[in-house]
Amino acid sequence: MAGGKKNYQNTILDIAEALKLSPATISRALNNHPYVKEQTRTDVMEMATKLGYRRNHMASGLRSNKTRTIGLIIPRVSMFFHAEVITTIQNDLHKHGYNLIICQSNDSVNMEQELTETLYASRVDALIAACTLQTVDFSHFDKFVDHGTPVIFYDRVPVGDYKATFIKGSDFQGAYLATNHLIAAGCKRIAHVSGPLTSNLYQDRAAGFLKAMEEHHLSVNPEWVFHQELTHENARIAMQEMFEKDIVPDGIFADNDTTAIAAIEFAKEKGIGVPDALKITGYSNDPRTAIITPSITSIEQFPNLVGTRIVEVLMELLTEEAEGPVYKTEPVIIPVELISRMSTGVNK
Amino acid sequence: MAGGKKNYQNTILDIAEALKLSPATISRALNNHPYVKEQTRTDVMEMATKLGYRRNHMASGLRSNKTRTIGLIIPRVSMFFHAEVITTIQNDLHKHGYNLIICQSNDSVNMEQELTETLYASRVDALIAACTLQTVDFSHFDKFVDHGTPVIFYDRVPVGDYKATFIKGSDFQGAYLATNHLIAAGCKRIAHVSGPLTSNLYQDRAAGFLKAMEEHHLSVNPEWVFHQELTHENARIAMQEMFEKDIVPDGIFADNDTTAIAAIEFAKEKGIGVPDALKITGYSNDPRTAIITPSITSIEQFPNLVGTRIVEVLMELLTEEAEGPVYKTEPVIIPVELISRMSTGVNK
DNA sequence: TTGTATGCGTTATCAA
DNA sequence: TTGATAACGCATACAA
Repeated sequence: MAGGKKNYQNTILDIAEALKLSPATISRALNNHPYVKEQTRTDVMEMATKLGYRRNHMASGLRSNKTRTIGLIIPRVSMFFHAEVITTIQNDLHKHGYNLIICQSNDSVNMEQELTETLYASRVDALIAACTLQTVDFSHFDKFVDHGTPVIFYDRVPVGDYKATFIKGSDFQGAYLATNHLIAAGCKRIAHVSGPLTSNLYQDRAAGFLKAMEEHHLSVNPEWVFHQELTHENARIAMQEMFEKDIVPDGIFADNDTTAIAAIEFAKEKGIGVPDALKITGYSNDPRTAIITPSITSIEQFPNLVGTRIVEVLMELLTEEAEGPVYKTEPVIIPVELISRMSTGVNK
Repeated sequence: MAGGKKNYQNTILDIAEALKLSPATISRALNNHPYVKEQTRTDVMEMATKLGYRRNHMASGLRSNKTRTIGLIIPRVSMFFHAEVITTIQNDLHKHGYNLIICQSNDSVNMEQELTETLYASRVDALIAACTLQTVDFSHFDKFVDHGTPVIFYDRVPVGDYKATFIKGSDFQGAYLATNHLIAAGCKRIAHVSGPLTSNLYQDRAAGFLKAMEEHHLSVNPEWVFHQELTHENARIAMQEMFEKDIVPDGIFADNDTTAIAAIEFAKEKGIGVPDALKITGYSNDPRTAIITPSITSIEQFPNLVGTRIVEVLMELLTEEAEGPVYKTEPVIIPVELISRMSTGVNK
């Protein structure tokens, strides 16, 4: 428990004085510099512990121009996919001796901009970002790029050219799989409840959906295609619009699991049998999809793999550092997999 | 998009030179110091923008001994309750001009210790922590306390005396409410599937459970009381043990929602009717409890309120600063509320 | 209202 | 292998 004088912090000068060594030697010992006598190093370590010395990151960062800290910006930590990704990133970075500053943009472009300022002010060694769905202008990331600080985008990445590294799931493939799965299960009239086309995610998924439909010569009813924020409420409205007409869908490809859940709930209320009269697929394989009745077929995005790859690529970029380009020119694509459940009647 | 020379960063000296002013004036202008001519301030701001100046947090923090950064340690961001709390904390801190560094302990005491070192090295202005369930020794927080840095514990807090501020839900009350609810619904043989007694959470809830049972002269079967990590697997094992006997419970007070969900699933598999033959309550009001069939009665902990109060208290501690004690002697208690659902048959 | 001078704690450069 | 010294970028006490 507490005790002792307040506010004074021991520094390397205190260690130096106690050991009759120079501060430079203390610094070297503490940083595993090769040119330090083993005995000296041991002495320093002991005295550091004894005095309760703790490095001041600000001082060392200021001098060395390295912080061993990585910044992360995500829309929300509460989304299952993102929560898993950041857990992996933090654990993997920790193994490499790096720290992580996690920041939430709350899906606000303004907040995202402010956070880039904050993280730049902290002079993070690299930045990892999953952008807002509304982020179409990425110029607030320029300061990092211009300064030679690696930037890695994942999940929601800039559309078009940008001097950063991209790591993303195969959204085209995921949509293609989901749509084909519905078709194979017998669906002929398939709706696509998707997110805003400002995001690469939904552009790619729309393409995957269309490809599968075309290949099976199924027509796409424009009244059954939605591009809007993927909230529970929006999903309900979409369902209502579709099911108050004479001709209704027999399959719904929902672009996130919240939407799929809303669809299931709507069907239950209206007495529409799932999967008999209506088949539904979600996206992301959120744990809720396995719990609800009927359970929901969804697309697994392997968040842990995404996190691992991000750190792998980051470490490469951070060690290369040989003034080469601080980004990968080719995007890293993470595979996806369809998890079949009750809502499409194909599996238990 | 990118462009321009790499690695050079404009400093206040560059602004000073461009404006033929002294660095001190620039610093004052940038920090809203009162003694700066309005025109000068405007000029400085303009030039700062023009030169793409961005403050170096490390330099200013080193000099001023303030970082305007708060550290946060939690077991996992993926738990619904914690995700909500940190979102609120970050948003509220942002309004006060503070930044938040979020760190996960992964429920590992070792990691928690390391994270305190990291955050101390970053010289955060205050620390917020929800401890591991296994944290019984809190001495790794001493360095903050000794240094006069405010520490706020929430949710999982030290048992006993410690020179820090405590903010917690009323766990006794929550357990008391849940148990009484089961009793009012007609349960006579109630099981308590709870977490490790090393944590204040489960100590308090055990007491609330016992109080309610006693008041209604119901006996507690020790074979139906579990204190173990609250995982899905452990919950299944507990259910199996209880339901392979001749006499089985007719009510289960589960101390988290994952456990309640596992109980529901077990009951479904075994053909035990919920809520007719068995009534179940969870804890935390995780969104999953509303989605599963039957929906699960649970205890709402008002995470947003917890987050708001944390920041309120923190701001008080940070502004007092008048060398008074940097903690509240009385714990702040956040109320709880029972949300009645299908699993206890009392509400829809 | 502004300028001068100094130091925060550490690491890098150079010399020994 | 170690030491002396400067410098990182900024904020502040004091002087003007």
